[in-house]
Amino acid sequence: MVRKEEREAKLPPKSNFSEWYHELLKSAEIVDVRYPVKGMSVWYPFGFALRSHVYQIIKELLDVDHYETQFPLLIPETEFMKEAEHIKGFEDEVYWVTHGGRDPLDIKLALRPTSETAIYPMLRLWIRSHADLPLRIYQIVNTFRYETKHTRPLIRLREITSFKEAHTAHATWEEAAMQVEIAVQRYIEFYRRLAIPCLVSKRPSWDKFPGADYSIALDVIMPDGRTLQVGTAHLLGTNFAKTYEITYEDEHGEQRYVNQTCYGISERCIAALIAVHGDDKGLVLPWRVAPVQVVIVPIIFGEREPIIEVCRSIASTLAGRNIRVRLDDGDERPGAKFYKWEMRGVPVRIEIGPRDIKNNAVTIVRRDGVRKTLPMDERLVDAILAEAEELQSVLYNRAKEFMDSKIKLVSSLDEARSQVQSGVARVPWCGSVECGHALEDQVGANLLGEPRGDEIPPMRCLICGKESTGSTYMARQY
RNA sequence: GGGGUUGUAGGGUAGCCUGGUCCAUCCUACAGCGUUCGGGACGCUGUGACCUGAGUUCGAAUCUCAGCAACCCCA
Repeated sequence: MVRKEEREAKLPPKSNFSEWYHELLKSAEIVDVRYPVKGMSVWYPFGFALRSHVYQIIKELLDVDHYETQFPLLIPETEFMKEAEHIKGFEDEVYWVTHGGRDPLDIKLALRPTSETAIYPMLRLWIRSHADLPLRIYQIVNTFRYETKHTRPLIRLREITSFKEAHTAHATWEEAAMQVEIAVQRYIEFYRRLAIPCLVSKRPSWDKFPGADYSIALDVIMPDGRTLQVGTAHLLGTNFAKTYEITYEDEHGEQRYVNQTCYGISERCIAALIAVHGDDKGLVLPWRVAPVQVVIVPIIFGEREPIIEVCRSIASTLAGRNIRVRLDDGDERPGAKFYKWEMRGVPVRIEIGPRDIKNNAVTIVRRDGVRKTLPMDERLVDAILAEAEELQSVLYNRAKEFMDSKIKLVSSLDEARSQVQSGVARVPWCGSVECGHALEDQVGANLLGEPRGDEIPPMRCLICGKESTGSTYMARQY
């Protein structure tokens, strides 16, 4: 009896989020954390396939008006050290290459912690006239940061393996600001396709990107109520343009500085995907990004071949419609296969046994638990695609409901302190830097920033007591 | 940044103090064969390890030093 319970408790319950997360990364074969360098882990092939499908969405969203490109990993110290504020933000986290073979380098090379200082010297050469603007490029690369805090797979890494960073240049500050807005909308859409709702807020001035005028961030509320920053968009204005002398000649023949933006998403989006949708049985993946979208499990009684034959035929029909289908004809028992593919988040399972063949039907089970019998004929593929779509909205609605339940408008410091223990507090705030710092100190959580769009009724700032319609999200952050 | 604990097969443990008796052991691991198969099957036969490096020693999983890594606590 004990043995059976142990077997079923392979994954800790999701309510124990930290252990659940780590165990799931291994059991579902996302990343292997055993690589012997702190803060660096290995993508399993299954995890990498998931990564590829997710990043394909970002690419589609950006390729409309961005060009993909690739810049070098190494940045000469002389370029890296040009922008004072930017350096201050990153210098404690930079890995340096100091030698070539046995010879010390004359000029040290930084492993990019982000690529502004690699890209902008080149933009100076690329941009000559107003006809070159706007310029929008992005790259998906690894970046390195010598994190001193506790590292966490996919969340806080020393090598970020999948940093999608976009960089744009515009004629005016207003155009650049508009681009930031467009970027935020694209990111919201990206997460919507992953069935993940986000909080969007303007980061407080002391938490903006080093060298930016302002930063907009997207946060996801994790199962334990802490938030994960999963995307940022920064308005750089002319700060970097002045440092790197990126100018264009306008219609009147005058040289002007470009106005820039940059915005990024990392593999934290995979962490969010796992954390938001996963359950006690493992991953739950939206159809669009699932490495295996349909698994077929044959139920064999007596003769094997006739059943396998039907399975093969259905598999090839599905594959013919570009569905990522896997026929699991291994010799494990069906139950073991069910658990295995549920762990990997497969959205739709098809079971085919003698009973189904006799009824000319198949049994399907959706990853959210819905079980149906579908006719085994030419309508099958469309019926499955319809289930996939329904699963998508079930996932989004479930996630949205959870997120909303974790946010609460508070009217006292005590209430804020207690709310951030398990969720996000929306806190009345006059907007001043002093009151902001005081809030962080007294509540014991960080300011995410002003929620965009909707205002609260006038309330008193919890620190200075001034009446204001301003507010901020506060949360404990990953 | 400071302190502590730990590192044994795919995973979990014992052994370490007191060096040799060690072919250690369990499993949800792996391989082969057979019987099975509508929610984690069973039998049999096998496989596989002492974190890395240096030192002490006739002899090191065990002792010493260094490195790397993990976990915990404090700032």
